[in-house]
Amino acid sequence: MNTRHIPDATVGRLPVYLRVLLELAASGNATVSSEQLAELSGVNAAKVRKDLSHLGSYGTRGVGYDVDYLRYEISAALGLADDAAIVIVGLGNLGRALANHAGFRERGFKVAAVYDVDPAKVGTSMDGVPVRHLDDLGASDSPVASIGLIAVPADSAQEVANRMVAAGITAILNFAPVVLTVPDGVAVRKVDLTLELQVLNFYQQRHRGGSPVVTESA
Amino acid sequence: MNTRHIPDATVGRLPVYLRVLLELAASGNATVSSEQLAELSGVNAAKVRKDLSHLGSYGTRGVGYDVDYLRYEISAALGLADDAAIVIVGLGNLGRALANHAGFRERGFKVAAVYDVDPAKVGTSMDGVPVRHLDDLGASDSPVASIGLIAVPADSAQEVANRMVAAGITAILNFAPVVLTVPDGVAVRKVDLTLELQVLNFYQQRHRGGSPVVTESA
DNA sequence: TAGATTGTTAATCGATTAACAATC
DNA sequence: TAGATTGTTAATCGATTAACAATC
Repeated sequence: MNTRHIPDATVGRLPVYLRVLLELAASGNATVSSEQLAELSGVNAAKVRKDLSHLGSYGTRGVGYDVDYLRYEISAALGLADDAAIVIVGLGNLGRALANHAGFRERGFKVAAVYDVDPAKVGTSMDGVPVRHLDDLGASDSPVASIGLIAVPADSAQEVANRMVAAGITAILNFAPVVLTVPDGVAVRKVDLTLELQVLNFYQQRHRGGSPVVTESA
Repeated sequence: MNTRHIPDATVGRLPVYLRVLLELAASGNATVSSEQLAELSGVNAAKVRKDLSHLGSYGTRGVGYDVDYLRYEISAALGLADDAAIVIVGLGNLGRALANHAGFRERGFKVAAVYDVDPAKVGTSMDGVPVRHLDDLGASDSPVASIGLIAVPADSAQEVANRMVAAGITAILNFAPVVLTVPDGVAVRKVDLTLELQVLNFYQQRHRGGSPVVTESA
């Protein structure tokens, strides 16, 4: 039973299950057991069953889960019904890569607009989407989107976030290495590439048998 | 007391503290309280103190933490002593952005080599680093690195991971939307851009007062 | 000393997982 | 029916946080 509250940890895994289910469907599998889904998703089978139970999604005992039905359920839970529009601010190396990222469109996300402040970039187009000036974000003739990607330098990220919020964006994916402050009701996630490398560096040195460095006093 | 085991959650926050401390140092702050560090890092003050206690790093009661000393301690704990070398495989939109990412070098990570299989790319250079053929990964005249970044399509990511492991790489940052299998002792982290958007989409719809979609049976 | 702030305790909370009754 | 596999329970584990004694 359930459906009320979906734990954060579960929400973070649903997209993984969804991707695996798409692959299973593509290769002609009609049903999948929690054991198989777990193996393909890199998690524990009990965790898969627990996660899915939060959706109120039930499989069939002795059989498993219907691949297509589960796909539908997870998509619905994530709210992936229609194409969600995203906007990207900042067209440096990373912003350009994001604007041209094929994976977004393939999974139902559409780049509705891209913004920068560089006069040399404004007026050109990225993958068919015209580059607008940041000042146009939220302008009446500007595309409406619910998700904004911040790919500007750290020192202007908060200002961009403020403008996004003012423009009605309620979810932000921040690539700038800075902590953003936003009003309640605005969801923020971050992708911090340097942080990832630093964390990897930690686990890597550990596995090498090296001690965690800082020596203890006592 | 401590230093033995550093919890995963703490490891993930140390880079954030480090970044904030660098900013504090740059703006001339000699000491910082857990309250200030927490505020700037977007976390709870008790969590900051608990995290730092795992390093065996002690501040001064009534005063706070010495900014420079804490920077040193966190860097040491993360093993960020000398420049760590990274290699990047895959020079599509994302791979090129990573190869040119200024943030890596600024934080002590050096792009030692980049690889692709496209003959049109092999032999050119990215930001001063020559583009090699993937077959050269692990070759005797190839730069040695401990961290590898995978920026190839999903269907070749596992093969690239295998080659990285064979070449002695012990930490992998995977940008391909696929679950990698690697031997024990190899650390893997992933950056899944589409997953981030899907998770944001979930929290965004929730905050709009919309119900979590899938209706309950009972 | 008085004020400030740490390091640690202990309570709480959320996530994970093995185990198994339910049931297809 | 026998075999398979779910959904759920309950135990365990790890992370968070408030509270406060220790102490600068």
